[in-house]
Amino acid sequence: MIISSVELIILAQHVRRLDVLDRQATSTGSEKETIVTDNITKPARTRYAPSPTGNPHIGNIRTAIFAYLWAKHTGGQFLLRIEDTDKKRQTETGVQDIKNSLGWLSLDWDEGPDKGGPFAPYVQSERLDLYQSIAKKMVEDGTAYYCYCTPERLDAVNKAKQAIKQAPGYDRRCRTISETEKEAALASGLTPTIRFKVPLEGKTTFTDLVVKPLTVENSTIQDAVILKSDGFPTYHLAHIVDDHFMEISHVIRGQEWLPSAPLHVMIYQALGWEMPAFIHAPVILNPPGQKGKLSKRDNAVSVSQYSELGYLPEALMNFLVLLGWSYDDHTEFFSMEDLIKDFDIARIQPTPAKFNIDKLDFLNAHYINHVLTVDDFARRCLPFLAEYGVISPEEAANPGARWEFIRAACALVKDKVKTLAEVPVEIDFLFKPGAALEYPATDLIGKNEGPAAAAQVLEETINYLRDIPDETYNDRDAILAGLTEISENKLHLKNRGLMLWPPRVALSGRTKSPDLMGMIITLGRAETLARLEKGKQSLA
RNA sequence: GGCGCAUUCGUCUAGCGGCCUAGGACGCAUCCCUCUCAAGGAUGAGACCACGGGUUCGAAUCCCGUAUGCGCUACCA
Repeated sequence: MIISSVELIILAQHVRRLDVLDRQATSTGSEKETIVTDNITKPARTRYAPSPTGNPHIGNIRTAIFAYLWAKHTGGQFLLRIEDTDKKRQTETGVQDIKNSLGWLSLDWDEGPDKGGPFAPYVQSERLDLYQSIAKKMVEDGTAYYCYCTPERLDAVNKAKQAIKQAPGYDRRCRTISETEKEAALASGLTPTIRFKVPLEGKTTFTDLVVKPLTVENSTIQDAVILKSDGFPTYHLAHIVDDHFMEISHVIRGQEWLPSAPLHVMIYQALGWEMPAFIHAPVILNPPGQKGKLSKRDNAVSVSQYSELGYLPEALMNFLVLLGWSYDDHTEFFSMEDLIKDFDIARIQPTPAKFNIDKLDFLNAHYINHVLTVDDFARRCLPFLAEYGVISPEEAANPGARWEFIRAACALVKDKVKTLAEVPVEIDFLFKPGAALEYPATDLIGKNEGPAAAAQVLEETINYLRDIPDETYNDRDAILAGLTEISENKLHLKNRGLMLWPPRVALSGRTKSPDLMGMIITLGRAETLARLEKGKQSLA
C-alpha cells in the first residue's frame, strides 16, 4: 500500500527537521529573516505547474519562461507538472494546449507527463494518496484539523462578517468542536475537509527574491482548506508536497500568489521541510488606456492566439522576457542562447508592466526581416497561405514542385512584413490568374502624363521583356538597367519612377507592391507579359 | 472593508548616495536614401524621477506618511 511508504518518507523528513529548522523562515514571533539558499552556485530545479483550464495565458507563460531560463542558466532542470486538482475547471484539451504552447516556444521540459522522470507521476490527480496521507499526518501532528462545516454555513459566516464590516473568512469553529458535534456531523453523512491550523499569534517573515522581505501578522491568515471533501488537495497543499518531493529549488510564480505565500511558509514549517526560494514575477497589465490585468476581453492573451496572428515564437519570447526583466541599459534582442546565458532572476522587476503590442510588432518585424533565412521564412508562411486560401492545405503540407514559386513569392515581402499573417494579403495576386486581377485603369497612370503615356511605357516594357534572353530575364539588376535605359534614352521620362509605375500596377493590381523586378521574375515571362498586355488594353 | 505589493518619458526600461543638467528601446515628428509600400540611416520632441516630509555635506537612489495603481481576500489555481 502506497500510504505506508509515503509515511516512511515523512518520517525521514522529520528526522531532517531539526537541522533544517534553523535555516529557514521563522514565524511565531521571532524576528529572524529567511535565509535564502545560495541560488547561483548550484543547478536550479524549477517547474511550470499550470492547471489544464485552456490555452495558457501569456502572463502565465512568462513565468514559465522565467522558470525555464533560470533552470537552464544554472544548468538545472525544468519540470512540467499538471495541477488538475479542480475537476470542475478542467478542459478536455487543457493538457495538450499547455504542451503545445510550451513546445511552440521551445520550452522543453526535462521531467513531466509523458516524459516521466525520477519523481513521476507529474500529474496531481495521480498523486492523491500522497496528499491524503500527508494531510492525515498533519492532523495527527496537530498542525491541521478536520472541518465539518457545510458550504452553506461557510457562506453564512462570510455574509454575517461582511454585514458587520469585518473581513470575510472562516471562523475556525471546527478547531474547537466537541466530540459529540463531530459524531453528529459524521452521522449526517458529511465528509469533512482538512484545514491548516494557522498559528493564532506572531508573525511570519519570508524573503522573495524579487519583492522585498515580507512580514505578515499570522492573525490575518485564514485556516485554509488543504484537503477538500472530495479527497482532492487544494493548491496550497498539493504544490508544497510536490515541490518538496520533486526537489524544486526555486518556486517561480505570478505575483498573485504573494498574499498566500506566508501561508505556504507556515505549511512548510509545519511539515518540517526545507523551503525553496520564492520568486514572484510581476503581472502583465492591459495596454495603455485599459485598466487591470491583461484580459481577453480586448486583447489576445494566449500563446496560440499570437501564433495564429503571425507572430514568431522568437519574437514573443524576446518580448515577454523583456516585460519585467532586463539585461542592461541597451540590449534589446535576445536569442534563446543569449537568454540562457544572460538571464538572472535578480534582475526581474517587481513592478507590473503594461502590454504594449507596438513593441511586439517591432520585434516580430525584426526577426522576420533580419534574422530568419528566406527558406525558414517561406516555410513558416505555408500555413498562413493555406489559411488565406492562396494555396491548398495539401500544398502547405507538401509544397513539392510549387515550393520554388512559393518561396520566391514569400521572399518578395520578407523585408516589409510585420507578421506572417500579412504575407498572403501582400502576395495573393501572384497566385491568382492575371485575368482575375481587378483594378481601376487610372491606377496605371500614376504620375505619368496620361493614359497614352502609361500605355506607351507598358508597350516598351512588353517589348523589352519579350526580347531579352532568359539569363537577362532572371537578373533583377539587368532588368532594372534595361528599363532605366528605355526610360532615359528612349522615352525621355523625367525619372525612373514614371517608367516603373505602370508595370507595377499591371502586374500586381495595386499601387503598393513588392519590388517590381522581383515580381517580373517570380511571375515568369509568359504571365508577366500577359498581365502587362492586359494593362495596356485597359488604357486603350 | 481588510491584508499585501508597487510607483523613472505615452509604453517597456537603465539607474542600487556623488558619474544624472536621468541613459536606451518602442511609438511619434522631421530629414536622408528610394521604383510604390516598407526596411535602413540621421536628428528631434517627450520624465521637475507620483506627492509631502525627513536622514545626509549630497537622494531618482535610504526612511516615514499621503495619493494612485495592481493583486489577494473560495472545499479555484
